Amino acid sequence: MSNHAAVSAQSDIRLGPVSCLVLGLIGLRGPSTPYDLKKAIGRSVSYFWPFPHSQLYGEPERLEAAGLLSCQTESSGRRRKLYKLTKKGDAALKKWLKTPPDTVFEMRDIAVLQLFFSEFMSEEDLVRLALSQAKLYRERLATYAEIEKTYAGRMGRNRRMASLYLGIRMAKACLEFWEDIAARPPSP
Amino acid sequence: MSNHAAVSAQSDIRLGPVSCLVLGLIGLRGPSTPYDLKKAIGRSVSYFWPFPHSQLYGEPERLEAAGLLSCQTESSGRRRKLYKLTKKGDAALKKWLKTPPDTVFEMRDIAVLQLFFSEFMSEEDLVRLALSQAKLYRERLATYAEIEKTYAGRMGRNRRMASLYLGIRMAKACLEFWEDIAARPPSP
DNA sequence: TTGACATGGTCCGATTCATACCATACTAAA
DNA sequence: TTTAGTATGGTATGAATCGGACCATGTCAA
Repeated sequence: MSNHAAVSAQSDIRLGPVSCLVLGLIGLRGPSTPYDLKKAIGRSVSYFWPFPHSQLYGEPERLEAAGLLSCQTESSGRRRKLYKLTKKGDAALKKWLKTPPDTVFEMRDIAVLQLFFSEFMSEEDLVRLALSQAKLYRERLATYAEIEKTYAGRMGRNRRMASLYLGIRMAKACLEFWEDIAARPPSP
Repeated sequence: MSNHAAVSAQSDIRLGPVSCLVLGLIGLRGPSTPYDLKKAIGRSVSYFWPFPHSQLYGEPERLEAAGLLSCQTESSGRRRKLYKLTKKGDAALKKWLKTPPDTVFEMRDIAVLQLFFSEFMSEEDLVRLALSQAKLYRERLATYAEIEKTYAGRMGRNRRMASLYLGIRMAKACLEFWEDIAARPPSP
């Protein structure tokens, strides 16, 4: 990704999407520990911006160093750090949100990559691929359905849920796509 | 991405998606220079597996070191390297193609990320975002249409084109999505 | 003959990745 | 009351990827 919409704080730190994601999440949830974020992310944001949890520990530190988050270490019980937005962090988040990106979605899909090279594949293997993908999408749609139930009806009319809604539409499109391939495998 | 479908050559080199992509492309096109690949990629593969061209120079080298590609340097005129698949490379490619990935598509979308955090945004800014995204998708669909024209009708029935077809469907879904948001902005 | 443009390639610091591992608390059976 | 299992919380790190700036060579037109 080119660096669309990268916003720089006064202190010159570079704010990538991951930084903004952390900022935004803390903004939505209020003061949070990295582990809180890790849990919160699992079935929401990570569907349209995947990244490993280890970044949830390093990134806030950077942000704190830049004065966008403040951190208070809890001494009782397990050691853990509670981060909250500073004025500056709040401003940076809002500034970022005011800058529409000049890019569209990016997708990475190994199965589609294989399809692209499927001239080297037997029809049988191609069908196997399509079937296995279809199965995975059915599973994913099932977990989406779970989530959807929780928000019955408000999906799509609520801003935060709208994001997930797009994910569902995409997954549906993919499911249809692979089912079609499985049913009528295109010739090489 | 977890390392689904990473295939390891006899020589123990790790083959990520990018490696397989290079292998596959050379398989499809025959002997190629990095620059050939760069050009070839522009309007096809990079839509479902984006990466910077600089990798097209480093990756083949790794692959050559592992014996999957052979390289012959052209001496006349501009210096350039012509890579071709070795037996071993061909086998690795086919092996990879026989292993369906256990993951589905991944999407990264900054605009959707912003939408997710749009509780901190005015309705006006949200509409601006939606409009700007819709415009970008219209442009992308236009370039897809160009490509589609070249393959009139065979789109979707030909394996390689099927991959692109999915990209188009996704882009259409996104366009509708953002147009809908622009027309009826959801409440926070 | 020069200088603009397309072609072809390299480099490198900064991010981001996957993943394995460490550590602390809680709980419930032995 | 040990202990062993499980969930919680966190760290470390080498490798892969990223974006882009920049270099170099050829070609063609004025």
